[in-house]
Amino acid sequence: MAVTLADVAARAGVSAATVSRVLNGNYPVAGSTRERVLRAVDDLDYVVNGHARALAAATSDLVGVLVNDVADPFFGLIASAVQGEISGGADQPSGLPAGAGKLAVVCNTGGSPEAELNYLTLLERQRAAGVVLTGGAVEGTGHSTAVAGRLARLAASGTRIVLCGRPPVPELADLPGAAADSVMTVAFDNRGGAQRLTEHLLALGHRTIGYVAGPAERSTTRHRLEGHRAALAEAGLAGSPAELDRLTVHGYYDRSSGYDAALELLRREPGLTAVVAANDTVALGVCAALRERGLRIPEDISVAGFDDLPFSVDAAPALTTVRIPLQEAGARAGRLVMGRQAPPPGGLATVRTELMVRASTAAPRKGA
Amino acid sequence: MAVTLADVAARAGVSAATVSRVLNGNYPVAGSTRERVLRAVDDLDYVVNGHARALAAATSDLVGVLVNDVADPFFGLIASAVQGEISGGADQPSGLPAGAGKLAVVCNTGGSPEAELNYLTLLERQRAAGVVLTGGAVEGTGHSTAVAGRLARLAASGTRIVLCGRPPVPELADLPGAAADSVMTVAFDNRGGAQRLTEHLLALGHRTIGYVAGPAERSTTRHRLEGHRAALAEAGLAGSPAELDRLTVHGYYDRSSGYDAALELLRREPGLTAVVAANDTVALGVCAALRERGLRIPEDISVAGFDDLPFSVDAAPALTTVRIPLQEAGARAGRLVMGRQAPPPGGLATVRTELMVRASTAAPRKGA
DNA sequence: CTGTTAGCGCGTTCAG
DNA sequence: CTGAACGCGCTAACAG
Repeated sequence: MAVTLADVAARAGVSAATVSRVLNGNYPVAGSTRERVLRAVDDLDYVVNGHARALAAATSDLVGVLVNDVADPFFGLIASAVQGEISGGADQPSGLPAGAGKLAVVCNTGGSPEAELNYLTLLERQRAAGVVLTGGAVEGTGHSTAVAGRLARLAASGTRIVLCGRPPVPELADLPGAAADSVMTVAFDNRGGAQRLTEHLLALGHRTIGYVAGPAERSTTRHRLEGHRAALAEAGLAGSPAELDRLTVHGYYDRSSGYDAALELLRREPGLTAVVAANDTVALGVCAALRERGLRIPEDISVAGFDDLPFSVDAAPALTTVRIPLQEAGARAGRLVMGRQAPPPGGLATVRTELMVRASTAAPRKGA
Repeated sequence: MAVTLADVAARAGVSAATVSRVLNGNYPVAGSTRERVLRAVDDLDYVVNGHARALAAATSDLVGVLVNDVADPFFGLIASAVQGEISGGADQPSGLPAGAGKLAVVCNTGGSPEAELNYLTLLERQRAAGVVLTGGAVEGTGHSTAVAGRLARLAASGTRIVLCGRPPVPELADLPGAAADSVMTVAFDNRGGAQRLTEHLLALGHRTIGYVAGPAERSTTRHRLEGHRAALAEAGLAGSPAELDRLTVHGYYDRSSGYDAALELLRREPGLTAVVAANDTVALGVCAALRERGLRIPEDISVAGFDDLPFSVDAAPALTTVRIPLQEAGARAGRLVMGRQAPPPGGLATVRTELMVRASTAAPRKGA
């Protein structure tokens, strides 16, 4: 029912091959026939069948973007930047360019390893041109090997892979042939950022600092916690492992986890003078809980977040946090997955993080 | 290079058709052969070629989701909900169901009509199973007719269309045949919500209320402004058109527009006792500007937003706003676009909005 | 219940 | 520069 290449060819009085050639512009075609073909295309409102094209040419217009949840600003910002880079101008008023642009298939994994594998299969089905995996990896279980296997297969079949905000996968470093070059990583310096953040609190004079961590099995959680503890250790405040664990509560990367964790920390250690949260969203929950307990921020207790999400500057009080250039990272991931930018040395680029000191942290009270 | 149906068939000692049948489960196949086929599939790590399948069966696994920008929580929340509904369990740990799930192609239009049309063409290329258009429509130019035309074609070719947070398109109401049933709308009661919000301010005693509107050509902007003015009119405060316009400033739906607009309003009318913003993000900008001018919220001036985005409850002070159940709306749009829910009467459902009174609004100062 | 035969719509040889 | 023929990988009739 839909108009096909053949219909256009018939109307233009040429063969289907010729129509294909003018449409793809990769072959010499006489100006007059090109005119005729284009007019026929226009008359018939012809739109190529992407599936047929993909099948015949063994190419795909799709790029997968795996995120925990696009509704989370952290992932939304990355996904948006990736989409902007791969669209190749479809989002520009100037019109549709040759066809260099690709479509972003956004997949919410909810942080579930199984969902991640499911989506990778689905993307393999679609013979995706590339896949961007965002957010921390789930460590410890056999999951990482399973993912590595799937990614290796995708890479082998020509799909470009970019890990964004996730550590490199060692198993993928030595793939045969060109496949090794098609796996790239844009990592975040979570460890360094976390360390500088805690150093900032220590410099203010804090000595009893609670830590609200994310899920234990996430690489992001681990790196941030390591940075935090490295700062403590350098200040000679490491304490025993039991002591460290007493001031650490794990939860999810959401507001209510922060709320609950803050109350738990206060229960464990009423003398707390500062709380570092896994990220800004968690920090908001922490702030809410502390305020409800009658504590003023930062006069009675300091709070810090991570990521520097857009809302953090408007929180009450403005959140001290660690900025990750998420848009830049996402854009870079987008360019890499499109092959529009040379891969960084070793396939690994690490984006810097920046300490943002705002109003939610201050020196502890004299009495504390 | 990739393993194909034929390879599986060969290994299992059956014909390609049989393999296809067990994979799709739509045809009776003997238990023993099914076993053999499934083992061959497993041995060879076979993954169907979605393009070939789509071409042969004239179906598609893709659903387009057009948003202004996924990084904006308003759109992120909707997109997330849509994707959750259409995934059909791919995001569940239980594994991949038959193949009922579809992939979400997220397109950032940046609010540009041309980009919207470009993406609709791209989605037509992919023979998308459905398209969800979110956010307000751009009115006034020839754009709406152009979009209507494209949507009509998509609908005619079997693509289901859902407008989410956008008014129904009249031109699409009387399409021939089943096409009319495949265009549905999930509208937001922007007008009613805006009216109740302003009524709330009037009840508090405010009489000089500034309004920071979105871009003039957006349907969302228009509806919210209409609601606001309807409330003023009912209270006998309509004033002359010139007077209304003096207290209205248009900008984008972002923070910096709110910031600038607040300063402009203050310049035009220093006696302002309240400001209503186009949405929560804009409201944050308004708050920031007012605070910098030394005004306390709500003691010196009240501020209200719209949408009730997640961060609004944690803003300083917590924002009075109008809640739109974005997740619910997105989920509903997802179900409709999948055909998993019966279309509402007349193809139009309007989701209610709810006034959320929080700390950013209060009675004006006695002296004001 | 299973194999055989045709296409789905397009890109790409290979001749002309 | 253009047309004819073939095949991409799979599903859907049609027989058996």
